[in-house]
Amino acid sequence: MEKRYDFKAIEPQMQQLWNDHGVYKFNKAAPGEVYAIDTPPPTVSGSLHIGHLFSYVQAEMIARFRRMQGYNVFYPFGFDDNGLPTERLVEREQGILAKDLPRSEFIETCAATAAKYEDEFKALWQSLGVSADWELCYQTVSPQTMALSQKLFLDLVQKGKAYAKESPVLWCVECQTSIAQAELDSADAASTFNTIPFMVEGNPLHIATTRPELLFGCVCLFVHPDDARYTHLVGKQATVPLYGYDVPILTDEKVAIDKGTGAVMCCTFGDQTDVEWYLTHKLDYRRVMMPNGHIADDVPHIGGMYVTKARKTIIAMLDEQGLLVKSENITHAVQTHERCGKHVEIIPSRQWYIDVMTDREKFLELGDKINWYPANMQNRYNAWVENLKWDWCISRQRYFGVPFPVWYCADCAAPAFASAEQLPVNPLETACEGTCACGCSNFTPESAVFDTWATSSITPQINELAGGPVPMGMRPHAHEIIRTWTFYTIVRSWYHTGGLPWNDLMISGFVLAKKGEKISKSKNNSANDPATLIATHSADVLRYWATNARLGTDTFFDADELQIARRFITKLWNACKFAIGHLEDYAGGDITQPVDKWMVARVDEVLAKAKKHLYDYEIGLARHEIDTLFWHDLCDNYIEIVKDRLYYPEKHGEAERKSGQAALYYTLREVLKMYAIYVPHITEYLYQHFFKQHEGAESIHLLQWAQPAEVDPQLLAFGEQLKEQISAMRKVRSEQNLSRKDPLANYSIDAGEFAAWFEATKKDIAACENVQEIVV
RNA sequence: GGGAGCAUAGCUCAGCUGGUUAGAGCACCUGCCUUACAAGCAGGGGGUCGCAGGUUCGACUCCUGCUGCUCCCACCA
Repeated sequence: MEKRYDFKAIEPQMQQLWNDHGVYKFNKAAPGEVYAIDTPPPTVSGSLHIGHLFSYVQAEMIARFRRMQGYNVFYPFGFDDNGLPTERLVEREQGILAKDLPRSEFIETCAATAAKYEDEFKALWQSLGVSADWELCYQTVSPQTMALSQKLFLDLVQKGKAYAKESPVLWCVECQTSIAQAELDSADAASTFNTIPFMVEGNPLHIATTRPELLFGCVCLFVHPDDARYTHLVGKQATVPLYGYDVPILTDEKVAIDKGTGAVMCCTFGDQTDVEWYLTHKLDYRRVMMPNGHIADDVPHIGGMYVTKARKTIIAMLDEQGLLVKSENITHAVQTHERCGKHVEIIPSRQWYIDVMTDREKFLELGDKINWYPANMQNRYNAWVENLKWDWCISRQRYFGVPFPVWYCADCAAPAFASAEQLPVNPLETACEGTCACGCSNFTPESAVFDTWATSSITPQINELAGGPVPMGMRPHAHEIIRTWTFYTIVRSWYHTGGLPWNDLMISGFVLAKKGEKISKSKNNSANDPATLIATHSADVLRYWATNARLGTDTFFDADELQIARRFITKLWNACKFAIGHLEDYAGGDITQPVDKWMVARVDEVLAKAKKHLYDYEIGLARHEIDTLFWHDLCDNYIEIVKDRLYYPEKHGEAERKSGQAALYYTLREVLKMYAIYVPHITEYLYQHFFKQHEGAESIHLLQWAQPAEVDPQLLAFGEQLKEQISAMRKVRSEQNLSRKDPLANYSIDAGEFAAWFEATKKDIAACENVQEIVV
């Protein structure tokens, strides 16, 4: 074997070997229970970062683990290429805006960009040694996925779970589309809290607002029914300042008495509460805000202005006319769109929704039936479901997505749906086939596309097309998309199948750059981008690093920590180099020596412990067990003890040497198999180099872990005592500053109950520690 | 405002259902070129386990309160 392990040459070779032999190919007919993983299809919204690597690698190791326990693993990959994330990327990269281009041209650009990134992503995952079956790869924008997505949408329509309505909806003025509650972020924004007077029967009634530009949208004032200050005003009319029209003064329990002046104006629409009041009090709609963030042209004083300019203008006017009683600088949280970071408005429009409010109790119940790893992540799901306010708006006034298979009757506006045979269909390109119930055969196509989550929420069904089982075994992802991907998928699964989408959820943490800062794609610095890290440090090193953190907990990335992983790879290489050198003539044989039996017992103990952790998705805890076995028991102690016996059979005996070989072979083979899930390249190379001739299988990854034998606790106790004795001898040497070459004088071991075993081992120990004579 | 998680050596963390002198890696100190590995090995120093109570024969571990940090959700006139 070479002195050093050359990962740059070997990692691609091993990947090629897996590919050539179809090592990870899924065969439905193969033996073993099917274990299916619902891989998160990454959105095409920029380059991948270390956080993706961290999260995906952990799930990937579970695939490898299950495979090596005899499961028939269905491990697909996908790309969520449709939707706003890709559109934003294209707009950003090319300096264009979708609305300025012909629809088809923009879609083509998106498709080309998605394809480019998908190749890049796929190359990255392959260079990491991801053991997916790439023939099971899907795209959410492909014709097959589109057809399925449309089909399932029609299923929801039929079941009464998808519907269209004209209603106030969350609206991003930047992306100019409706959005869903799940896509909201919040950000602190500087603002002013302005107190302005409404006149009631000649007396001023002060209200405070941060949105004075919406004054023209004011439809009423509210006070709390128990607020004694205002009881005498309830039911009277108040005059809107600057605009001079009257609105009623009403009461509502939701008014906070201690906020502002305790009286509040209700506009269409300043916030969520306005919407609730609009609905419960059946208020008028007065249009102020347009979909592009500008004020409607017919609004006096500020018509046509962008919202921020309009606000300044109105405040200045109020001030000039002595109507600004107080203006206080404040910082408050505002709702923003997660994709662009711009503030979100509420604007009425006709949109499609999926009913998520009716069955909330059911969704909580379903959450209880899923195994959450770690368990506390279910809290986030519950909090989200309990706090839902809107049905899920799934229509987006965008371009690169799955079209609604819907037209509207030109006469009566009733929707007409595509037939199953037509799918996938783009109503903008294909005419509606039928006639409307009203007799009309003129139709207008729906131009909106699905929310990207409306398609990615059916990944179990997409995978089913490729032969996957439903429910799937496990879904892995990081904790920030519980409210979207997890929730939506549970909803869809319940509606379409009446069951769960998967049995287990494996939730990983984030990789943070420093305290509290999430690594974002835009801040990706080149030294820490995954491709560079792999090229510099190797896939195995990064994979090993990625298993440091506990499942679900966030971790910090520090390139210095990769050194630990690199050290491990070197150690594994050197240990195998030594062992293989002494196993060239290995031909089986009995394990007779007590210390050899101890080593094997330790391996069996760790096999059992590691399995238990890995079935609980605790990859890091499992690795910790294996590390202790490999580094401390095998390298630091066992190899040193058995070394002399392997070198000098004439001194220790041929059978004794064979016993050592057999224990070493078993230990190393099982250690390599355990590490194979973490560092698949170097373990494969070592397998190919030596073990394959004995084991036969084309790849180490086609082997199964040994079934551990019942471990004799006496053997383990003996091993512990043996290590203590050796440590004591080493301490003596160290304290006397002795070289290895200087022999220690006679050493006496108080062996207690293990006298016979120590007696049988004392020659090994003497050679190992260079002691002249050991007395048991 | 509600909820969750975290707080252990200078740094990054492990210590699960309470039980002998609290562990690992990095860093630090000392020694060792030992026929796998100096990118290594051996030995060592270093912690009142965030604070205050409580339960217990016994608490890093369980309970209560507090402090600090992180996250989720809500508020956001």
